Amino acid sequence: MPELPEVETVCRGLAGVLNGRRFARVELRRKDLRIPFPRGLAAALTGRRIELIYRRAKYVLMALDDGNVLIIHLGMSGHMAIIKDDSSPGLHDHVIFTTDDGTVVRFNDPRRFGLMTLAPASGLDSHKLFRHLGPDALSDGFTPDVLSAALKGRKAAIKTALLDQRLVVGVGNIYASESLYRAGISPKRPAGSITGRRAAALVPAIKQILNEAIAAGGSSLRDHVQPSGELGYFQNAWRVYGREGESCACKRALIKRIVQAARSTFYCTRCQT
DNA sequence: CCTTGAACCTGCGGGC
DNA sequence: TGCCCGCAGGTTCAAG
Repeated sequence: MPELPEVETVCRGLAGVLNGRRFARVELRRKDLRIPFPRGLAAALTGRRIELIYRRAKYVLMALDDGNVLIIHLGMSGHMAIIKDDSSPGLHDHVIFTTDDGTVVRFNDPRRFGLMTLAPASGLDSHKLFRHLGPDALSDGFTPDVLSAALKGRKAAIKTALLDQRLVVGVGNIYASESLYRAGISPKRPAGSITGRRAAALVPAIKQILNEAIAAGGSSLRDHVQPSGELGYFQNAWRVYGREGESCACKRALIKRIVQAARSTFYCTRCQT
């Protein structure tokens, strides 16, 4: 589920109900996700006021009134649900937040590749989880020059390189394929060859794709945060991802699926060179 | 430093 | 119906 647009959507959805509220109760229903919860996490959060909810890379961050930041990653299968009925928690509802106005939010993650931890807001950029990260794909700091400089000398395929969060942050497996399609670049092209006009095409393609997905997510946000909420709102906009064997819009080739670095890549052999 | 492959974990759909 | 396999939006770590 969660690539950058989905995480951004989750942040905006949570901000609507949690900003300015206090955690009245935090229930950890197991002791870990991908990594252990820090000792005393529930107690540390209880009573704290949420000052700001924002995104860094694919992390949801909640700045608290004691100078700490709650760091949440949704992994592959995580999602946040704002509970509006009296349903019981399910098997994979691992953390349940209740605020001072009675709002209940559940963190659900079947595969448990997500994580939740706490760190001081000061120096967050040098935190182990963040210090290696490159520029956010949507930031002004992500430019064609910056991208080609980061890719210089790299022989790995551009599709694989785009998933390396040290080079650029926020491009996941779906939008890597979609961005390369929009930019007309073969996913197999050596990363170091993305310079000049190719870099000039790829950077705006990435930004456009991500912004369009955020816009689509924003419009279906209420559905997304329902208990039964499943995503998929941007799937109709995918031009190549998940479309192996279908005709490309160019009508001159079928969309092909290959495996790169153990991840699926989809592309058009005609449109992308 | 770069690159690749495996690992973490559960669920689902397809083929037999 | 049931079983086995491959596959899934991310990240990290070890090894070459």
